[in-house]
Amino acid sequence: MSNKYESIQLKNQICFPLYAASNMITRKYKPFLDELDLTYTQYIAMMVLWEKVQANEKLLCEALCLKSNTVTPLLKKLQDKGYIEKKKDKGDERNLVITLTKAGKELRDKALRVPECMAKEVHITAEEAEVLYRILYKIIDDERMIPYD
Amino acid sequence: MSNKYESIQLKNQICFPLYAASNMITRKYKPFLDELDLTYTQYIAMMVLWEKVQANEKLLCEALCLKSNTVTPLLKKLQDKGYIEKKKDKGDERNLVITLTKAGKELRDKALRVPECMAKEVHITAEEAEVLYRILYKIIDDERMIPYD
DNA sequence: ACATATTATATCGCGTGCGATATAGTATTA
DNA sequence: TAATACTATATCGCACGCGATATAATATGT
Repeated sequence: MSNKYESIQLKNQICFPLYAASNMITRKYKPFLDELDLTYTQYIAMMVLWEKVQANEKLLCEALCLKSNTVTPLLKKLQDKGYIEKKKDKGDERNLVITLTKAGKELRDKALRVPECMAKEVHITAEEAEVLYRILYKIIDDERMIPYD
Repeated sequence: MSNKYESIQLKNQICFPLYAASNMITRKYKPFLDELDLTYTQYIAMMVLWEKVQANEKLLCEALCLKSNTVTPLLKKLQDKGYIEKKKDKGDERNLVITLTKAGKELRDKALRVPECMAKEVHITAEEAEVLYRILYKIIDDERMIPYD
């Protein structure tokens, strides 16, 4: 049974279920997020903005573990939808001060529905969710604060 | 401390670490997969083909939890790179029989290096990997064999 | 047999995600 | 203060990943 190629069998990868589950969850969000006129990535960006009230692009990149080449067009779309505004920081003109519009702030209450709906879609126990959460953050945090390079 | 909006704080989502960790892992694979001239998605597709030897597009879609609109162009790229060949099935002309070329078969041995390199990149214990694996597959399998609709 | 349904694959348009690179503004340092 | 380094944001091109839809081949039902 044991063979040379076991290590590159799909069923022996940890990366694949991570990838597949992530795709699946994003797909499940879609119908609920459609009602807010948000994509999944736009939704998690709005989460950060709802909490911070004011932010810049760098903060968003770090919070979402994304690069500027993903976040720049994302912010453009949120602006086009009328949820955010971008201004240059008076103190440091490189900085992009991002603020929520009235519509952007109002969206927060509508969004409260989303986690309720999603809870019914993903069938894992509270304990499993906690364990999952802890291990995933171990992977993320390990990478986030890379000291070398 | 407890507020109305806790449920839509980024730190309280299970979807986000899943999404971020998946992105990160894919990013970590890149330098190793570059040596095989494969992207991450092409890599997991090749894993299936190395095992099955012969397959069709539908089988790949199911194995990778992807839709034909992702897999069709993927296969075109693998064909352009000379790793696979596509022919119509004589018995059922709708079927696309996918076979590995010589180069595609040879790539398998080069790929053995990849999991070794990746093991050094992701710092979780064997137990954590096992738990993660089990929970993620619970999410995936729950979705895969959806009976209604 | 023939209209209808089903199946496998393909196409279209959009929004990511990324590495690489460019640009503009600020800080540093000689 | 003038060259240099650094920082925040933006641009480019490529490869997904998706819902919606199209097309061609096979299966089904009357």
